[in-house]
Amino acid sequence: MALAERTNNRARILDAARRIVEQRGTAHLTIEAVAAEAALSKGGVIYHYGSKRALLAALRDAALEDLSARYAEQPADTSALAAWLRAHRASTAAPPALGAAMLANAAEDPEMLDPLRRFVRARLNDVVAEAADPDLARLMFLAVLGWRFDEMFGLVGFRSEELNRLEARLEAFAEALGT
Amino acid sequence: MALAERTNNRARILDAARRIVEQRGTAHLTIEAVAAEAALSKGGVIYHYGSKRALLAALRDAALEDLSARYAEQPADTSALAAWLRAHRASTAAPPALGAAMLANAAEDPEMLDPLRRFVRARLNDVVAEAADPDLARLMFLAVLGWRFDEMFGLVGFRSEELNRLEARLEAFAEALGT
DNA sequence: TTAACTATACCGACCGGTCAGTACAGCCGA
DNA sequence: TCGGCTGTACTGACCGGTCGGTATAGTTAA
Repeated sequence: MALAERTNNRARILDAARRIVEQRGTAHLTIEAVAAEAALSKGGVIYHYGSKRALLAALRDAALEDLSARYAEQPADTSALAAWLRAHRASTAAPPALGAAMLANAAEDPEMLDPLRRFVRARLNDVVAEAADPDLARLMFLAVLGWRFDEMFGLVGFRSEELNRLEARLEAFAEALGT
Repeated sequence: MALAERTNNRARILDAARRIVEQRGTAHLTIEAVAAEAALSKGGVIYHYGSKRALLAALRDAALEDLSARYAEQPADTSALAAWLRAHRASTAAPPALGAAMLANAAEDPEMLDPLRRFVRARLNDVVAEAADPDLARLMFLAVLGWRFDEMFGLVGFRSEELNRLEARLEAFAEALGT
């Protein structure tokens, strides 16, 4: 295997895990299945992550760090609600997928979602703190969450032009909600 | 075991499965674990449901039928959005829990969520069809979904008085959205 | 040469499912 | 009314197979 491929194997393993969760469900997320999907051996997966639990945590942390980074990179004058929305928009469908990570971690041990809980609660606090109408802000925060979760389970499956309109609407609310 | 207890064992098995998913995660939802939680043997669980897959489907169908029934029992003059909201409110935290059923079915096979997808899409159609402002209606529909999902993962964990205010706000939107 | 990997073989635990058998309530013909 | 029969609701031992994890030998780029 060429160097360029080999040195990216850690990321490729995480991406393979994501695909298995999305296509087959967390019950089929086994170390051997991940190894096959990432085109390497079981030993290679264990070498990189040590255990299945550590692999799950890494999947979660990669997704959370991605979302967190996209949130942080919004311009300083962006409202918290707009930043929350744009961070999700930017990280959706781009690996590492938050949905697969949540499903896999919740399946193994519900407590493994704690880091995510802290992040979500902190962001809700941001949004509520700056809003002239806190309850409306909570509602819009929930709408963003609902969109993200809906995508995670493929429930409604909005078309992209619908999502664009919903996004514009949420941006308008974010604008109007500022103190 | 008395007759009254014995004849309810089918429901008790479903409730035991729900508790395991919520407390330990779907990875620990095994037939033996369900049997222990429901205080009977592995053979007893298989006797009632035939296979693990059938048990998962039964868990899903019970939750979906509960939600569907609560939606249908709303007065005829209720708006679709209000009915959607109230159906979720009424079925939340009451067994059979939709969240545990979704997690367990998605873990085993993502396609097992199809009946739920059909239901959600039908309800969204109802809501959009009767709304003067379809995009705002979609947003509120998503907010209800977001609240339900949030509860499923215990992310924000709103307090009941916050939920009451959010509910009132959603009811107001439902009122205003009517054609 | 050596550190960073990768592949293979294997172990013990656990899982889904099968199966023979048990318990018991209710029916039914003689 | 009583012996035999049937259906329902289990129990628990067991089997084949899979899983997470370990051990270790081999390979390769720098």
